[in-house]
Amino acid sequence: MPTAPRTLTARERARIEFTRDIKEAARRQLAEHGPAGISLRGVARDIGLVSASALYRYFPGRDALLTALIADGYDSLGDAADAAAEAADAQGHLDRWVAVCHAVRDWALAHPHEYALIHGSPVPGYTAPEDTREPGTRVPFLIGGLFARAAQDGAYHPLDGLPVPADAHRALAPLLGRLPEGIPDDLVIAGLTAWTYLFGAVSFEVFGHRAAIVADHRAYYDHEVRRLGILVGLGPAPAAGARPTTTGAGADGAAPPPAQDATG
Amino acid sequence: MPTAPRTLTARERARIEFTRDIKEAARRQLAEHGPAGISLRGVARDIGLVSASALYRYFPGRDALLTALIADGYDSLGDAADAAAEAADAQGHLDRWVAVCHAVRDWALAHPHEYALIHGSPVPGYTAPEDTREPGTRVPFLIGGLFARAAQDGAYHPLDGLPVPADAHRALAPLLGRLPEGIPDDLVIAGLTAWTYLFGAVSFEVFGHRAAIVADHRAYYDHEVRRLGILVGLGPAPAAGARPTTTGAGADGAAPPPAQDATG
DNA sequence: TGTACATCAGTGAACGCGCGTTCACTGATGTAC
DNA sequence: TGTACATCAGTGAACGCGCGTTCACTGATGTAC
Repeated sequence: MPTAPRTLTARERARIEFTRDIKEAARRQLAEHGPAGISLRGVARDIGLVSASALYRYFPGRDALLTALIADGYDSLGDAADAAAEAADAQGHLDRWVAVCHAVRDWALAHPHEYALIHGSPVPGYTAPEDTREPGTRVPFLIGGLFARAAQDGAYHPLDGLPVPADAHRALAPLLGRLPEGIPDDLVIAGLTAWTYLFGAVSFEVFGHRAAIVADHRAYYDHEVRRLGILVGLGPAPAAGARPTTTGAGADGAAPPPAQDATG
Repeated sequence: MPTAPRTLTARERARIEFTRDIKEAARRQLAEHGPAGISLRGVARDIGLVSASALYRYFPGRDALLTALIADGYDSLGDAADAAAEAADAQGHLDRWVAVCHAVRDWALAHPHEYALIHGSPVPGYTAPEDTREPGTRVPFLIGGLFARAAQDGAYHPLDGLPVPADAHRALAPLLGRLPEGIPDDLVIAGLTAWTYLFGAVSFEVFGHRAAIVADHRAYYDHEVRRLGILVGLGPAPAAGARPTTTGAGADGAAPPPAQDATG
């Protein structure tokens, strides 16, 4: 419980500001030299400190600074996603999903190095402490809530009828143990699939794997996440009795050629 | 065109072997200290060289060594995926897709640091030269071929009927320009979606984002990629007239509650 | 409002470490005759 | 098969650089009376 918000002394205000300055400088270092290249000496130089050792008054070491950056990154991303979801509150579930997707992508493009820090390769020699766990769950929980709300509104219509095998159900035990009871497996999986796809697409773009493939990244992204949202159940209901009877085991039977619905 | 395969001199054989040793040592460095931590001095120590400068006989510098590692990584992953596709050649398209997915995941788990090198955050201060472009396209092209073959066999049945908007079509110009003509947009997008999801799922697992969510990663992965394969068109055909009439713009109309097909 | 003391912020030197790259060199291997 | 020369592999010293962290210290700010 925080102490009563009494007036801060000049020293305390300076400390807060300076801590912020240090993190900003560290983010600049991150952008220039990557996570492994964040150096206390470099940060000290950047903010005009004569000696790097002064930083030890604010952070116990390099790793603590990295931890702060990771936690801040998750929170910043979480704020952006929450704001987008709230702004799209009056829209349909599919559009709200797309809005959240754009918010995540926009944030990632605006902060590519922070994005890489939280969703890229783990930093070698560094293991994230507990402080970074909780903020890292904000976006997936937001998406999960979005699917739960769609289901409550009767607006969740997954296009496949694939049953969830027993081992896949068991595999989800850690997650299911933290969720309220009664959520059907396929709904949980729909949320996980959406979350996975969202970050797969953003990572591909931010990390350059689509550079030679897509010209207008935003336009393609808008389409792909909308399409995925429909596939995993946020679209309108299929016609009655339309649900395909999938078996889940490679039963690619002969069938008429697919109708072509692509335009040019 | 390579010269005729005349007998190699002892020196030439030694050179080939030593080049391999150097790359192996560099991979060990990569695993221990990350891409930014690969050091020529460390490599030299590892393979028993007295002076690091000897490495300059084999690689013009640190970055060239990194480039070799990236190209090797893509090729090793490509080989694994190709082998899996070939081994599953007699199976259905969906099962072949799942087999390729497992091959990619298995490779990534066996070589997590190489995976991070090619599919994780870009290495700061390093820009990949052309040599790494082509091997990087092997898996996506394999997946694309898999979808093309399914379509040819009349076994491609996408579950959504979403039309591809004009701007999304235009966004794909760079890719469409490299593919044979006549491939429908939705088939191209199905392949891209599958490719994106595959690496999204593997990255989440390898980078630890699912540690607190999934217990049996393999079981869940098997289910999720099979489910995705069905959603994007590798499953059996839906019943006639079953295709939902999606509009593509958040039209979440009221609808009966979803049928529950999840099992426990 | 004024003084005495405690706390905190930042300094600067030092320790011990690592790095990429260059260069002139010795000695071994390969090749042309 | 034997010799003379060219090529290549690896050495070791050196250049100039950067790093995290510790420690005793000076001077400023805050607090209790």
